[in-house]
Amino acid sequence: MSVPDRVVSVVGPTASGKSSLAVGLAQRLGGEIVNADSMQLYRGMDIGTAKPSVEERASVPHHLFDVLDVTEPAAVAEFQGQARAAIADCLARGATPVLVGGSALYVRAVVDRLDFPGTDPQVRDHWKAELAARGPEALHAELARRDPAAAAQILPTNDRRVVRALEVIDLTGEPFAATMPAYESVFEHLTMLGLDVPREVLDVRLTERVDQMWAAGFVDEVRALRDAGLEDGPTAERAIGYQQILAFLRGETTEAEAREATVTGTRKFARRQDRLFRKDPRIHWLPYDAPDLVDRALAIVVG
RNA sequence: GGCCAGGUAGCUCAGUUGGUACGAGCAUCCGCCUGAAAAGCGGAGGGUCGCCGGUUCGACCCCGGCCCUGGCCA
Repeated sequence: MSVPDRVVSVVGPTASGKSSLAVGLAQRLGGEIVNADSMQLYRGMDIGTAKPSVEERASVPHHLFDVLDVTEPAAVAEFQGQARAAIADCLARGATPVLVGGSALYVRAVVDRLDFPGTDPQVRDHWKAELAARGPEALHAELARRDPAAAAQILPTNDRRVVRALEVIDLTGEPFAATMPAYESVFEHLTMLGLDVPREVLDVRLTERVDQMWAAGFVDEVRALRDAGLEDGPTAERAIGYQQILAFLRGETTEAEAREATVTGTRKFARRQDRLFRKDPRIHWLPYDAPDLVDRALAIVVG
């Protein structure tokens, strides 16, 4: 009944109830939570990321929350190593790791055979400068010369991917893998669970959630983080809600506009997450509102 | 009651001196994503141009009437 190297993952769009299902599962399995949410990595981003409450985090061990300062960049490759280490650590102690989060790439980076080729700020800056000097078309043409296959996969208008591809080619001397790998897990006994929420229901929940965030002092949280350097980091300041409130604090929009934009931004994000996770054939979908949700999830995990 | 402005895509609006609406932004739906994935890039659907009648070979654009919205005046 107890599989020594069992790994569980809980995914789904934002506001689908991942955290509470994960905690429920961890309690029943003797497990521990490993975060796979790119924004919950940041210290101080609590209200706006709907980070698990203090009580929830006290009930079972939680890993990889609050590990970054808002001024630091987040990077999948680094996260991949930390998350895999956390999982290995849980398994070594006989605990079942429960990987939870809505950042699809982060989940796949942990669970799939995905290797990141490294990075070099100087090389990247060089190509960024080339982009600025020569323009996106010319840079894409350059990529087409060096790596026709990658160029065919990457649209000329997608500056970021073109730059990264050239960076990787410089670094490795090999072609850039411009497509995502197959859905093949690195873990022998992995169970992926997805929370299924009808869109109409999700839209209502998202709106309510943003209302709750505002009532809980979201604006004050952002103001404090801004004073702590939120605008100096490349990643955290782009989080939904945070970027809108920062714009409001700069006087660029009204608070009402910031709030409205947070709702629509969150909705857009949730749809993107949902579409992304739906493609993963490994995921077992469960209705978010099933009264016996944890039991059903458990049944699938224990199988 | 009178005058003025306006009624065009779900929303906010562009537009045609009368010849099948180049529409735009946002929203919606979908695709891509390998060191910013709460980020980035792309595609698609959607309109009997307020209603009725007239003029015309032809009207969303002209004329008449009506309805609705906003403002001003009584």
